[in-house]
Amino acid sequence: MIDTKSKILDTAESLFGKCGYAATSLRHIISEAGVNLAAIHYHFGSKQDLLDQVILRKVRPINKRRLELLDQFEAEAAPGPVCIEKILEAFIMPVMLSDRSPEFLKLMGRIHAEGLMPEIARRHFHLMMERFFTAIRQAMPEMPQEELEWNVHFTLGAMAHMLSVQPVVFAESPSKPSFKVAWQLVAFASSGFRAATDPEKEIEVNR
Amino acid sequence: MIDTKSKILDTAESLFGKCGYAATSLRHIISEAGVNLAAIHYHFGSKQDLLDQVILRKVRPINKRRLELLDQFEAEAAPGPVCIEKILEAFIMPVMLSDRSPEFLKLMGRIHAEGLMPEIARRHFHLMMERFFTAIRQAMPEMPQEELEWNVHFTLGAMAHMLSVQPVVFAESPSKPSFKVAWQLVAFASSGFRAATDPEKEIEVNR
DNA sequence: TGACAAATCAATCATACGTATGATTTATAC
DNA sequence: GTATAAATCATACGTATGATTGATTTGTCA
Repeated sequence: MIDTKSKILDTAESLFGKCGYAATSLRHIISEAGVNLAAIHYHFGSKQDLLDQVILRKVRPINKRRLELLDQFEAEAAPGPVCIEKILEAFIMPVMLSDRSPEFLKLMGRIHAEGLMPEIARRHFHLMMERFFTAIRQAMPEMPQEELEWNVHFTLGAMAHMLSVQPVVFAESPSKPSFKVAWQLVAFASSGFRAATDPEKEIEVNR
Repeated sequence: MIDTKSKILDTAESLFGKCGYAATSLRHIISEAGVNLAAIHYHFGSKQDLLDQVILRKVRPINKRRLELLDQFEAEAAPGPVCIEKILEAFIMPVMLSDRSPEFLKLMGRIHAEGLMPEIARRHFHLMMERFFTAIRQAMPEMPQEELEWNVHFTLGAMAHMLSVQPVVFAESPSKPSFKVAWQLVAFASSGFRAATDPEKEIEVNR
């Protein structure tokens, strides 16, 4: 029998991913996990702290792998900068390994989507973001800072959405996110980063 | 003095966008709008119906404009298919006009993100999605269906995230979404659609 | 075995939620 | 000006929420 703490973490991960953070109650969690309500506050402290632990448990090894890959790619590319494809590969692909738990992938997408990620990221893995941001800046030194930041946002959004997609969205729905899909995203976003933006395109669309 | 119904719609739009649907209470709305609690159920019927109305009020003209543009581009391109750049332009750019209300842009992003959009879309603008999906399929006839669907997801995710970005995400944050940024997204996603995916890239990343 | 800490438990706290009701006010039409 | 409908109001319903308490069980080491 697994210990209570793990059961809470597993169930919270699943429900936060399925329903979102705000829409998931502690009672929903404990009834599914078969534990006592007070156990959550005993082992964690608050709903917010529980969320932090749920995320950190899985994200820490992911970020570790991300930085390892970035280190490796930087070493291989030295003294030049790493190309954007490799940077995005190092950022995106490690998310998919997370011990084959699709529950967690959904959660990652949700948290991004609910706007809770910036806060958690700032508290817990600000350094990693900075490293990747710097790498991207070096990979695309000619791109204006603002344009670059927006491309990062586009990529984060695409990734979050990939992770949180429900099985049925359109009539014929795509499969669950997989390594193949993640590679497709790497290609998609890399190509997006390399897209030339037309500075003349400031025209209105209305009327 | 604006009528109660509009005040509710405006405030709900703003708060749903800022805090998300689940995290926004009706009391939060009425206190900000300065109206009575019962007014919501009188003019709408439920929180869910309020959300539907908030969305439909703004999305209907957007979808109208989307279809107009797609019609126009299809006429111009006839008898050939419309290129992916034009299709995405027709889909993305009309979102930005919504009478210059950044509140609503955030809401659109949120709703996508909270996973409420598929349900609303299925109920209210399924046709429009079908038309664009068909157009995309014709623009990229050689692309496998599944790959194509995922690219659509990537684009929706990038758009949703663009719309819902908070002013402060990184240390130096990008500006609010604008026409310029939307054009950048059109370029980003178009380029992504055209990216060649390497079918050999099925290799693992772990260990 | 006995002492002490770690963990679990049922029960309850105050508050907030979406919804509903019935009275009251305001506007519209005759 | 009175009747009828539309709109707003204060109030309350029943339930759910996150959090806390103090008693009780379980495990650990002397």
